[in-house]
Amino acid sequence: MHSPAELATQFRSMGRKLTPQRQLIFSLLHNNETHPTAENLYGTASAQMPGISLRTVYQTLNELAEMGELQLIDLGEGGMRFDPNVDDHHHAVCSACGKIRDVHVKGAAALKPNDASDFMVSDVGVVFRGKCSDCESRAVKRSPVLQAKVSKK
Amino acid sequence: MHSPAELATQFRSMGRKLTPQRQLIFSLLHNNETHPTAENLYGTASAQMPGISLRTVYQTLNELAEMGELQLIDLGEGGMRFDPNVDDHHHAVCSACGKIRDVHVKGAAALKPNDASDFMVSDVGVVFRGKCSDCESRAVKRSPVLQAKVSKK
DNA sequence: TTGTTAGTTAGCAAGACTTGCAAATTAGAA
DNA sequence: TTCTAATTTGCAAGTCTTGCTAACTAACAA
Repeated sequence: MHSPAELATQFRSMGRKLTPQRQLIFSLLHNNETHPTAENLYGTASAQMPGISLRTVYQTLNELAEMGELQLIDLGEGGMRFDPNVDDHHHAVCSACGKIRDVHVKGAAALKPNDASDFMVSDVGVVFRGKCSDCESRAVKRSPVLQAKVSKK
Repeated sequence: MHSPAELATQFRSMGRKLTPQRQLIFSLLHNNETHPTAENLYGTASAQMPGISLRTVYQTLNELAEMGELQLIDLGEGGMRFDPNVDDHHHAVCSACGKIRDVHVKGAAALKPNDASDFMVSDVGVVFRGKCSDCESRAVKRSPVLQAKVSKK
């Protein structure tokens, strides 16, 4: 994603207005690697600007996505995630804490369907599921009973 | 997924009952490569058994998934897909018609995050997006105007 | 500074998908 | 045939996201 200042220029040059709500959302997304949901952003936005509406957060996120400034990620956890990193990258999801992490994968672009030579691939996405180091180290320190509690969805 | 007959035995041995609804759903899923949604299955099931409820379809699908007989796929198109193929495989999604196809990917299991050596990978999923051969050949035959219509979501 | 206006926002309703709940029904065993 | 626990239904409700519209305001011109 471009910087808030660049986005400001970009929005205006498209005939869009630079509202305080948009500026706030730009800044919250800048360098944000948490892969927030709309609700997450709404939460932090509300703290800084009481009264901002969830509707506006969704709207701005969709605009940014249309402009190619955000990548939309749906990992099937009931809720879209927004990723300001639009580089060619993939994701690692911790099954314990749910955190998502951007990862690069050597050779991913070269993958192709083994048995579907007639399929014209335009994009490849890789998702790793497993445990992040935090949850892994936590797991070995805890009793099996507690582990069960944690991993219960 | 096991055959309907095997599932019948399996269900009974777990103290579960073999209802006509379940038998129908087993048969609809057997060798089904269409990656149907619950609604899809409900549609075809209703044709053969008017009165069956969508709730029952969901229930049975969830039971089969818990038993490891189905793979749940969420490709972010608003609705879970159910795949009776539980082999180690991946998916190719046509961005024009939405069809999903099972594909095998050589080297997928060996992939690992380049820059997250501390992440314990337990599963890797690959999704190809692009055009299936049907949509590809259709695209070259049609005018740009019609193409736009088709690709419009 | 003020006026004008097209673009925005907020709030609520509604739509899509899935699950919780309780009453009525039924498969399977005695 | 009878009994009972499992199942099915139908509906309500929950989650996430978008449609709609009145009120508001950023941006521009005079």
